[in-house]
Amino acid sequence: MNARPRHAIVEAIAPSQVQPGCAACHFDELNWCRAALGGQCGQTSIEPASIEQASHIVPARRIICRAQDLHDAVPIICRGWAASVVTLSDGSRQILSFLLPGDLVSTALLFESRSHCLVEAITEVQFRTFKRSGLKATLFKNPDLFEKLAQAWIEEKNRADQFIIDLGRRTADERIARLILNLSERLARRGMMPEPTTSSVVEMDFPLRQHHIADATGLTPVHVSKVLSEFRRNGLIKISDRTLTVLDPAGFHRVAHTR
Amino acid sequence: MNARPRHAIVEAIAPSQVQPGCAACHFDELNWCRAALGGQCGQTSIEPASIEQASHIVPARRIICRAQDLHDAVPIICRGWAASVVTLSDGSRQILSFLLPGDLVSTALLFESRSHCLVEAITEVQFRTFKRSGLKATLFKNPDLFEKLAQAWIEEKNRADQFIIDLGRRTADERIARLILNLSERLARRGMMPEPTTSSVVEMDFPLRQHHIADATGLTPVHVSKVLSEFRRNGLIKISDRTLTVLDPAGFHRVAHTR
DNA sequence: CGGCGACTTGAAACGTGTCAATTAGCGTGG
DNA sequence: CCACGCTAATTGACACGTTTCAAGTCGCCG
Repeated sequence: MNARPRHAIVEAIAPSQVQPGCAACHFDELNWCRAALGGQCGQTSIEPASIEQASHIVPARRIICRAQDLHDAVPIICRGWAASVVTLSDGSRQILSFLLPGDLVSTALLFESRSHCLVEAITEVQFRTFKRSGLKATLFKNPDLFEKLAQAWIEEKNRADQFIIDLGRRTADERIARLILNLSERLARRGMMPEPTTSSVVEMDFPLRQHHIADATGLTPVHVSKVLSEFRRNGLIKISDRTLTVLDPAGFHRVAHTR
Repeated sequence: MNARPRHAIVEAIAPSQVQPGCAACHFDELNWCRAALGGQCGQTSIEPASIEQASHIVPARRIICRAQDLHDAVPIICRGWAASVVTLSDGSRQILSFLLPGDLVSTALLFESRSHCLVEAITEVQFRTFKRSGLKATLFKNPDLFEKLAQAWIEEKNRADQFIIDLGRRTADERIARLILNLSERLARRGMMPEPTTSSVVEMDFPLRQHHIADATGLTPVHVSKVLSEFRRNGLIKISDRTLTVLDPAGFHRVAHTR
């Protein structure tokens, strides 16, 4: 029961179907996804079947993983955008992080089975799940892999810390500008930014609704709209058709970093 | 050069000098501190000298570890309160977390040598440092220890996430009340709350200045003062002589959680 | 066509920040 | 012993940023 059939798979994914995000996927670096996809495993041989559990595709707005649920599977985003969300008793929501292709939903899930927050698809999302037990075993056999996981964990924590600073000490304009720039940097690192069109103008996929921005920045959707309008009026950015263009990168960075 | 003299020690600490925080110290659980202190090492034998590097005592307000500095030592708080602080270019500060006895300054320091933020003593602080290399080696030899480290890491991340929610979605009153309650819970878990005096009234050491509260909650010291005055006026709390008393726990929790 | 969700815009309300004046506490040095 | 300067905290008046409420547009889909 170790060699052949991978059945729990919801939608079959051909081994050759590597997503754009895979290029920068931590787990691709770790040879896990690639191994699970049937590619060569590098020096360390890992049996894919013992680790990969399933691959899923969910439509936008669907829940990927519920808060408080117990899972013995660890999900990794392969395609699309998602968000970790907490809902307060009064109905207001806070997005803790946006998940892009290549992201582990939460590194904490490697060591505990209970998710602390809801994970929600923003676009259509494809993700794979891996068996925690198999993943952990592999980790302990490979200090190199482990070291890379630690880096991912540290990065997750750094993003959280930056987020705290943004929410605690920055104005609405700064928060929104920084959110956009952070996302664009993360996309760029994954090789997911469209080719630069004209000099210095940055263009990116931007599937977020304004209420997502509001939930992430601790603002109201109304105010987000006003700030974005102001950005547009000042020729800093342009949004149309789920694509965001930074027309004046220098000026936009000034808004974002400023203070 | 491995066996005998531990010299880098700034102030000698007798092996028997176990601090109150040690009871709940993650590293005591892990048998490290206790091992380094000369106690028995449990089932897993660890050579203290290869791990402990030094013990230090610094006065209030002194810097324990600077941002961007490189260290091959990992500091753990043994006594007193400290804070991880980030200073922005405009001079405003954000406290990312308060460090209590038993806390690793940052679990990230186990895997990277660069600290991302300043760590500052609030009271007089005693801390020990341990060699990263030795600590990591020990970790890998002991899955049990490792599992506990993972728990500490997860808790650190959960606190950060809660912090994000507080800053993003809660009012000044809620933030301040929650900060106080969080600290009291953390102290209680360490057995560091003074004995309950009268029924239901909670009393705790509270060395924070109002500017610490302001830096942690993303508010101004002036506003913190107003909120605390209001709490006092409503008979919720009392602060005097670096001691905080929650006079009306039920009411105070209502203020904190409410919404 | 009607309905719905996403977004926009304006006016008013509210919470928090800023500025300024004042008090209390504390260690230092005359 | 008191005067001094320093930091921490308090309080009030006012300014500003953000929220709330409300009305309205636009595009999309049944």
